[in-house]
Amino acid sequence: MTPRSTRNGTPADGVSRPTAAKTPAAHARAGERGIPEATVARLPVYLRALITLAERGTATCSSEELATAAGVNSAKLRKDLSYLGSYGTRGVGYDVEYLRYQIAREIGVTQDWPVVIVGIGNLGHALANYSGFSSRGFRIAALLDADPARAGDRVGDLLVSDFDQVEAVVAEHGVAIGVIATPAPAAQDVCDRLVAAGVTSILNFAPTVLSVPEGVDVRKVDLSIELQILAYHEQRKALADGRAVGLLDELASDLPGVVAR
Amino acid sequence: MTPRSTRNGTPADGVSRPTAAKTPAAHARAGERGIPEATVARLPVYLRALITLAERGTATCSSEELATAAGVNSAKLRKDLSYLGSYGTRGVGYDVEYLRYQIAREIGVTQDWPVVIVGIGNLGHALANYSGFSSRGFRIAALLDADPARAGDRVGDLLVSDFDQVEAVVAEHGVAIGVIATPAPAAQDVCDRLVAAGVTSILNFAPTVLSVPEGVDVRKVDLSIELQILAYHEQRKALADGRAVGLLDELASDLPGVVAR
DNA sequence: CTCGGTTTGTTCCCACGTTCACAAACTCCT
DNA sequence: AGGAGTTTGTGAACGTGGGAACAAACCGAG
Repeated sequence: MTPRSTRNGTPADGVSRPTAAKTPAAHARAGERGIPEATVARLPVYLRALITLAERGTATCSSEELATAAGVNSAKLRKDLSYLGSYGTRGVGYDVEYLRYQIAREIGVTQDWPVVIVGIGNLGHALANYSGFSSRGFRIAALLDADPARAGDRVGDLLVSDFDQVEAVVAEHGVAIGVIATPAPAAQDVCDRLVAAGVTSILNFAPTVLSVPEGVDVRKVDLSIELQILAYHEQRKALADGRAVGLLDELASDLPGVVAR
Repeated sequence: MTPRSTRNGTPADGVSRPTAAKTPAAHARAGERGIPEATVARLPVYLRALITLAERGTATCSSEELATAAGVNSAKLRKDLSYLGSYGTRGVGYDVEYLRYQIAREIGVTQDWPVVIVGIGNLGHALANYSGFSSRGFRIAALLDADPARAGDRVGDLLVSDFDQVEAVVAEHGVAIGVIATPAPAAQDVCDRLVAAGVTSILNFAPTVLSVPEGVDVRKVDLSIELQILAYHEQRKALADGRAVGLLDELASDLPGVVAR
């Protein structure tokens, strides 16, 4: 096996982080201020809910209101926020604008993060045009594609450059986050190049398990996996509807010689 | 509030299911055969790894091999598979083709699921062209868009229909799964129409919390949230590098009157 | 048939995450 | 000023998930 660790594979929450801690060193470092992964994953949701509330002119809100806006339990919300500090006022609630800033600061989106997108096919186009990028603390530093035919294409107000520019772009803009939207076979090579160039966080849309060195974070977004999870539950619903049929199956599978429908 | 429950919001694993059970009824039903959510989320990953192995001509594989191919721990893999039954042979491993079928059956992708995609913008185009659809147990029954200007557009070998066709399409094809790729403001209305038409599973790409009635599953895919999670970790890495700076900040925040950089 | 080597299936234990429930703290009204 | 009503922050209980470790089962050689 290569020296890089193959710690990937979507441990239930879709993140490749080894549940916050793996090495003792990492554990100690995480303990410094440690916010649980599950909470980190919800902070952006709260942030969005707060922005919506702010746009509506709401100045203050209770944990209950914010929780329903974010689609979570109010107890969970309060516990999550308590990891950041005591930003609420008992008997009153939270100041929307203040909390919004505190969460944004904690996540790190008060500054702008330069991002490169690799693979400007259908999905790459969609990502490049996604307005949520610029409005939420991210700036597209470059669009890259290995296909020379695509180089020079205009997408939004950006030009597609050749993937060979990756080192130059990453160095020039100080890019730390890369988005991979290439076909699956190219993903690992692109990933290696990105990491070598200095990228330490990767969002992977290609349906492949990526191997990365220690210290590099990978998150995976996979349409087909999401659909399959839905299909599983859908199938169970269908079986539950025709309950007798389901029981028949179960029975049959216990009796050798009986063929399940 | 509407009568529909607002159980949404990405509980760490991105699924809106109330962690397998909420109502007592649902609990009892889940207990019938209960596969843990975390395991269900990994089955598609195993399935993909098995397909890759099969394409390479591998007839048999150990849990160790399959685990590394899927990017997980071998103990976890074995435990996951054990929920489905005993499909391996001790001292030998797993028959690739056999296990592949068993997992596909368990997930429910041995049959084809008809799917509708609503919102044929940049993202909708990308989804419609995604080859992983047809090859993995899903079939696009229709592309729908509320914008009359888009109706009649050709995407791949499908035509875009008006969203008003939703009831007809769902009824005709028996669609159970809907994909929402509209702008955020339209998402809830689209969702309501889909559910009313009979859709019971929704994959939501719009950056909004959807409210759905009991019994409808929602999974959310949100680019900007994924990026923000990466940004958080990236920020922590940066702080850890310049450790002295981090400590300075911490100190400053404890001393009133000292302005943090 | 027996024995050594291999690999699965499972048990046990620990850590993490969620939820409940309640004390502490704040506002407002009298 | 005091008390009633709210709402936060948190401690404790509970459930779920992950990983190590091991017994059971299988294969092949002798």
